[in-house]
Amino acid sequence: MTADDTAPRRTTRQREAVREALSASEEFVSAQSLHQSLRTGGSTVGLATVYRALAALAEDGEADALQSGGEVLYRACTPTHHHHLICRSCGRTVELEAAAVERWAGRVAAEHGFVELEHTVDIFGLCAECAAER
Amino acid sequence: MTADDTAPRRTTRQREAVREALSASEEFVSAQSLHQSLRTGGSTVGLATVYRALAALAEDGEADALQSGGEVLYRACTPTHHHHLICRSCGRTVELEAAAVERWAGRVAAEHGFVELEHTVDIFGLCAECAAER
DNA sequence: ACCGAGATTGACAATCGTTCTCAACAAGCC
DNA sequence: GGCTTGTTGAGAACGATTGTCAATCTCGGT
Ligand SMILES: [Zn+2]
Ligand SMILES: [Zn+2]
Ligand SMILES: [Zn+2]
Ligand SMILES: [Zn+2]
Repeated sequence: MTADDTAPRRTTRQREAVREALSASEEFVSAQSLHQSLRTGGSTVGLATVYRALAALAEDGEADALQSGGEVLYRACTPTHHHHLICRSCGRTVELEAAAVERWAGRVAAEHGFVELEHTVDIFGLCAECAAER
Repeated sequence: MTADDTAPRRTTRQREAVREALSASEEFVSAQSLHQSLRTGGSTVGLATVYRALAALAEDGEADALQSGGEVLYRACTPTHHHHLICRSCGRTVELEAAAVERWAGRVAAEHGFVELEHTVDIFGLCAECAAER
């Protein structure tokens, strides 16, 4: 039992290109826009491949994913668990750590007998700069 | 200025049907599934109308919306601000209030100069019952 | 360096949830 | 009862994502 889910992951030009393009962006980006960047940047990568690469990165914990406005956004993030404060105008992102919130989530879930927890904690707003431009 | 955004909202059979169907469900439901329930329940309501009605309810604060797995889910909720603890298997939902978390969100956002805040805080897991069935 | 098994790619079709269009309809008001 | 105007619904349109599958490429073994 305990199925051997080891996914033999090969290193390809495309995956590296996606990994780099993602790391190059400080903000959260969609698969579509990342694909565009790659294309205009000269790199030829299929859209489907970008989707697959991003999904793989997220699965391997090399990227964080969150859905906003109907689409999924990805970002190269610190490997440790954290949350985000995101500017909904320019995309600027701040990684947040809040042990207190983690504890709260675990405690309240336990109180109700829930297990196999997972949670989403994200704050959206306008950063100082974007707020000024108005 | 300060545009008069008063949206004259009429009372129609369809909207009432959606409101009722939503209230009848203790869990979060998608527009599609709610439409199905209504249909099989004899009520004839167009799918587009269900989408519109749910969006209106959410806008009026009569329902909470959250996106999970690519689709938007709705639930008739307490009118006061709160968050959710959701069983990802049976959908059972517990409303949570956490002033501490609210404060944390406001404080950390302010520290970074963010304004016009909004946040999502949801905990997913398996409720005691669903966890037992395994 | 050469092979071969099997993972990966990419152009395109197919899905899926959601929104748009617009003519027929109905709620609220005189 | 009429009128004004928000509302409805069937179907088309849309945008994001996933599936298809033959051609291609990676990598461990030789
Ligand atoms: Zn900004
Ligand atoms: Zn956390
Ligand atoms: Zn459950
Ligand atoms: Zn809150």
